[in-house]
Amino acid sequence: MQLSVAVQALSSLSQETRLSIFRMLVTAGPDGVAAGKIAEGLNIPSSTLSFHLTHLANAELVIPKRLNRSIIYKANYDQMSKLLQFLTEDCCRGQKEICSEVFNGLKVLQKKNYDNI
Amino acid sequence: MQLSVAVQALSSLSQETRLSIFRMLVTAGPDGVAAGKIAEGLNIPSSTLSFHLTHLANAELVIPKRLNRSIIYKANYDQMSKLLQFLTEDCCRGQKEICSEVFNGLKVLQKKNYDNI
DNA sequence: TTGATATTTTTAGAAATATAGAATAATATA
DNA sequence: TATATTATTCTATATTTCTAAAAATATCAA
Repeated sequence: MQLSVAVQALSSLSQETRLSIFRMLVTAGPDGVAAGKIAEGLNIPSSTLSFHLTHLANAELVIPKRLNRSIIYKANYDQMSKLLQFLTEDCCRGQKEICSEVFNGLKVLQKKNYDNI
Repeated sequence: MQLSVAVQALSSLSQETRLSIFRMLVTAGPDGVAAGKIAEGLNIPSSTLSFHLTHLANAELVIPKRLNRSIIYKANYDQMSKLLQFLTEDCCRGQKEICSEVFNGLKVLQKKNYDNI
């Protein structure tokens, strides 16, 4: 992952509403949550939500999919783990042994396909 | 770690200059880097650097310490790993087995004292 | 104490981001 | 086809953040 991509992902998660959305989606798992349900759960106007969902989708941290009238949003596990890996790789430079367990865990995480959870 | 604290940390890392500073400090390890050397390395004016260092210090991602005329900045490993843990905990809710290796790795990382690296 | 060095604080303008109402688009159903 | 539902885009406003020059502060050495 490039620095600029990491900045984009971090900047997406660095806002209270968006971090809350993301938490909700990761908690929800592979079924995802419809935009309307997210707005309801977090008690925010739909246009505000849409702004933040677009932000998260641009950073590829969430993936939208239309289902009838609703648009279902799911967390993107793969991008999430790549971001953690970027931060961890950086953290370990020169002191590899310190972070190796985290690093190995992330590799395992990335091998899993989200759809198989 | 509380949501608001995570947002503060993420927002600190979600800016290209600050993420670069942080990478430099983590790479440098426990010796840290003097503010002047950081400014030199990244080629930015001292006042701009100071603004970003204050931001990172407020988020407790870096720790300043005066050494004679210089101020040495070090990365704060502990806060870093707590942030990763916050994101990973969230990631694992409901699918504990997926992230458990990452999670265990972070626990190991947190037990290590930065000063002993 | 004067001068040199290292860094921060203050400041102000420019740029980017967030909020939410109103209008629009896509889909489903009577 | 007309209407209801779901969500996005457009728009304007408010707020925050970034940048860097200028001034202030802290340390040290001669």
